Amino acid sequence: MARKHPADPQLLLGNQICFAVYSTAHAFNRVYKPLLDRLGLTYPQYLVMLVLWEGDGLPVKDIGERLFLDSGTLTPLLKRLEVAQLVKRTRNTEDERQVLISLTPQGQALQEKAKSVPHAILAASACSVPELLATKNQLTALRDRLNAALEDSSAQ
Amino acid sequence: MARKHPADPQLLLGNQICFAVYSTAHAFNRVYKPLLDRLGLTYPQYLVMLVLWEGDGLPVKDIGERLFLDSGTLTPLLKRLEVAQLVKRTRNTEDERQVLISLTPQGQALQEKAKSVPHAILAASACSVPELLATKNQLTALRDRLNAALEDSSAQ
DNA sequence: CAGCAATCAATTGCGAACAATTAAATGTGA
DNA sequence: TCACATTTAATTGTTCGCAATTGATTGCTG
Repeated sequence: MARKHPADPQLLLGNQICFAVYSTAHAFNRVYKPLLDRLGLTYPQYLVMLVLWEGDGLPVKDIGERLFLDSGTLTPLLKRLEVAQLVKRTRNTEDERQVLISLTPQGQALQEKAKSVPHAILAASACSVPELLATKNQLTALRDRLNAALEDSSAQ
Repeated sequence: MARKHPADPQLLLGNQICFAVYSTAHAFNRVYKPLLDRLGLTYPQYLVMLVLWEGDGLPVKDIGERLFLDSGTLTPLLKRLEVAQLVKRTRNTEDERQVLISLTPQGQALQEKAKSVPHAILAASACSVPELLATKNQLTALRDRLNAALEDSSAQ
């Protein structure tokens, strides 16, 4: 069976930067899972909590801009956080279109339990801080260029 | 409202590198989308096709190992590719537990149309090939260490 | 060879992720 | 002011991604 097909090097899985990013994201997710299970959070929920721990009372849109997510993702996610009593969702009285997200006391308290997470991630990555820093900077630069390319193509 | 909470910058790197990977993966996905729409594929489906174009007639498990995905993800995805007449799914007569995935003529023909995709991605990334290569290698090394850490922790 | 463990795919249930649409509130220009 | 565009969330429908379970096949061990 197992037919071979002529290989265009650019179409080889191992040569694709995107697959490296994609598979690394999943690997991170799997490392985070047991850590976040103890907090009762998924990874995207954890990201939202990180944003709120930096300063809450934000409209959904602001959270979305920070995380590159839209309301179709955030609305149900935030409702789950509300059910878990970690956040409150209230209409902005000055602009009834906005829903402001703020932390409950439980949501604030969870920050303490979350403090051990980044260290555990660093340990699992088994990588020096400068090296990780370099990779992080390359990736954010790449992401910003990709998003810029999207802006351009959707502009007209 | 908008309370500020103090944060340790060094410790946050674990969070930051992961978010960089996570958000870059989504940015890539959004860039791929219009390109893959023309092929009638989603990004994960495209990955499966990349594997099969390198050599088909593989059991589901082998595809999963290449892509770090399990049958819960692959089974429905492969059924959609079958409905789209890009692949065939047949039980292995020598081991009836396995389902072998092979390309249909249409599936093979699609490789030709896919050849323009990597170049478009390269353009959107607005990045030199050696630079991308370096980032890719760092990421795959990081991914492999993360997966190794998972192996260790699940071993006992 | 009989019983039992291991392997493999499929299934179920839940939580993202996003496109496309809807609905309400706000802002703007004639 | 009134019509109309813009902004903001929510909703709907499709596809991933994974944990946990199921069912069938195979392999192994006594």
